[in-house]
Amino acid sequence: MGERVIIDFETTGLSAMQGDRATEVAAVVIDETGIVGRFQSLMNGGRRIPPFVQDLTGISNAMIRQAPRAEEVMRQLLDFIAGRPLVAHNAAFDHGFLGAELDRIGEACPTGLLCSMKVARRIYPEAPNHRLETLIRHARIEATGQYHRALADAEMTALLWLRMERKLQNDFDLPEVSLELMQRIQTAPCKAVDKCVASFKRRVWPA
DNA sequence: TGCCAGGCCCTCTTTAGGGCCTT
Repeated sequence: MGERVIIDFETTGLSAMQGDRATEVAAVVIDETGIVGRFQSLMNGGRRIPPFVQDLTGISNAMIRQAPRAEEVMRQLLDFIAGRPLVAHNAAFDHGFLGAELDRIGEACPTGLLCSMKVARRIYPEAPNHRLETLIRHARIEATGQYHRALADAEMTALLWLRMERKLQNDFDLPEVSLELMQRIQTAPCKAVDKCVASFKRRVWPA
């Protein structure tokens, strides 16, 4: 499998559609060897961060006032992504902010984001829940930093993604795990993952 | 502190409701 980029946004709230803005973004590149590239920046979108979210993330309005403009950061992010496939934890959330911020600078939003939460619900159905923090503990991955900061969350999502790929490869004795297989898994019925992988394996590597 | 949204997923479902997950 080639390189993939894991992205994570911190924001002023939950809804880009209702005017919330990104406050920080991070992206990490992975290949079969692990994390091979990192991008992180605070970003100023001109919207105040509510106290609850400041407490959650540790990102204050003072920090944002000194940050580069959102438009500038999004152009840097696009350059960093460079057209590679994207992954995020609860991808619908990050995709919403990615699209909204790119729309503000007249750029098209990449499509087809893969979702580590959807895949995790199928690979680790026994986990207590499927929050990033819980999955990191469940998969016995060492935390790389403070949760709810973009770079740490992107790094930990990356390590979780790599771990899930490896688990699939081992559990199903696959020569490799492709993006197409991950895409199929995340849309398969939760109780039919084994059937989905077996069908894929028969088609791609016929006996 | 937890609501705000939206899509997914499960079930005591499908003519629906509620929990999960992201900030």
